[in-house]
Amino acid sequence: MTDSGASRRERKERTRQAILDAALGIADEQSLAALSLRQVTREVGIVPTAFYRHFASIDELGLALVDQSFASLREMLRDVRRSSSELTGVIKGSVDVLVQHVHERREHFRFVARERVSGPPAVRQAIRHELELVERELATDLARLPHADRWSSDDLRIMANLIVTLMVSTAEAIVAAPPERPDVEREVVRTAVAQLRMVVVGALQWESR
Amino acid sequence: MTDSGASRRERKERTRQAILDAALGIADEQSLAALSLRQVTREVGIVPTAFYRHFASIDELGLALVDQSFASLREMLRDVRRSSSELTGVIKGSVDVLVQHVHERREHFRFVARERVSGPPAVRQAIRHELELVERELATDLARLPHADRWSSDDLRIMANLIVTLMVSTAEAIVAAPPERPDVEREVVRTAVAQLRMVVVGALQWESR
DNA sequence: TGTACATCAGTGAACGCGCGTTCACTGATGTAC
DNA sequence: TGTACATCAGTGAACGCGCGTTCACTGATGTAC
Repeated sequence: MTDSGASRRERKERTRQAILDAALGIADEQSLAALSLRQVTREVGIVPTAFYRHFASIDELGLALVDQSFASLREMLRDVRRSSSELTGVIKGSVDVLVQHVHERREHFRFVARERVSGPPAVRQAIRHELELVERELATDLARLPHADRWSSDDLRIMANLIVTLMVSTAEAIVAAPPERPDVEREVVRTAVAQLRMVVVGALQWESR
Repeated sequence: MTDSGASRRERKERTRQAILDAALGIADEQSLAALSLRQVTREVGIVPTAFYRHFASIDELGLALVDQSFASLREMLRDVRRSSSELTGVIKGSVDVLVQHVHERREHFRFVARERVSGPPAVRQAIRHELELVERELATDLARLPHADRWSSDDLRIMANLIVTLMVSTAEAIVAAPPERPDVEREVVRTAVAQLRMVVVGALQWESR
């Protein structure tokens, strides 16, 4: 051990985080289901059996990754809220914040995008739950908008769901775009902004139906 | 062999299809990446090595599954087009056709939904390509609508992409809903219909911007 | 401050298992004459 | 129609490999006195 000077607790926590980072890096190229304990420990530089000092199973590791990934996502949402209080266009601003966060935490977003549909049931459920929370928060935000009285709470839920679906799909597209093709990404962003505008136009017109 | 009477060719084709069916059934519960050749051949009732008489690798099997799954999807799109020429609401009609097909070919839709984001690169790319084709076809359909002259070809592309995204997301939600909860599915359908209406309202208003 | 003991993160050997792939084979079906 | 040979879908033994998990262990860190 070269990191002498740290307490036993600190070292353990550091190893735990190294395991999480390694798993995230490996899951970037293959799914969590195909992730092996030995692969992870090899990457970290510990013996396979040491894994059990930190997690009871790969599934438990997966849930911890969901937690960390959604910490990123919630951080992003805070930024979106902050940006939308400024004067710049709310839609463009929100998408820009999304893009920026996807870049900064690319691995987290890739992980969530993938495991959302293909992960172990417990992981899938955890992600679905987190997205529902986001959706409900967004519905609350929408209810505070100037013309919100034209929308029923059901309308709000439906709009929030639509916007979250669009954002998830946009994040997926960014994450799937090859890094050497910034033009593809720019196109994805342009499309997302136009689509959100279209949805907003539809929502504002909604009462007249 | 009990299926005597068939030609060697016919028997081989039957085995090939049995392999595809078995793989699809297994991939319903776990991802293609985690699918083992031995698992599949065990299910079919042949010896592992016989697999190579039909496919060079699991990846090749995956691509064949994509082909068959998209045959289902294209069949669905034909039905959507047919239904929309009738007088019933185009939107409700299209969503109903989607739901019906997802039920009839549940395994195909589950497969596509999962492998779209988590499959082997070749499979992911094949699915992305197919979805792009669907998108382009939809854009062409939209261009034939009564008031289409208010939309640029870029607008059409963006709308088609938005609608396909929504439909994919809806199919994912239906496929993820537990079969014993028809109420969840009904809610998904109701939401999808409302969202599509909202999008259409936005699109029709689009020119005024 | 010094000592004796407890804790526990990480070690290393060992296990049984399912995997993909090789290879030489078998015997029913197909084909040429 | 009958015969002799070719084809080839499926067989079965064997291989080396990476896997998760068990177990008794080590030795540095922490704690009680």
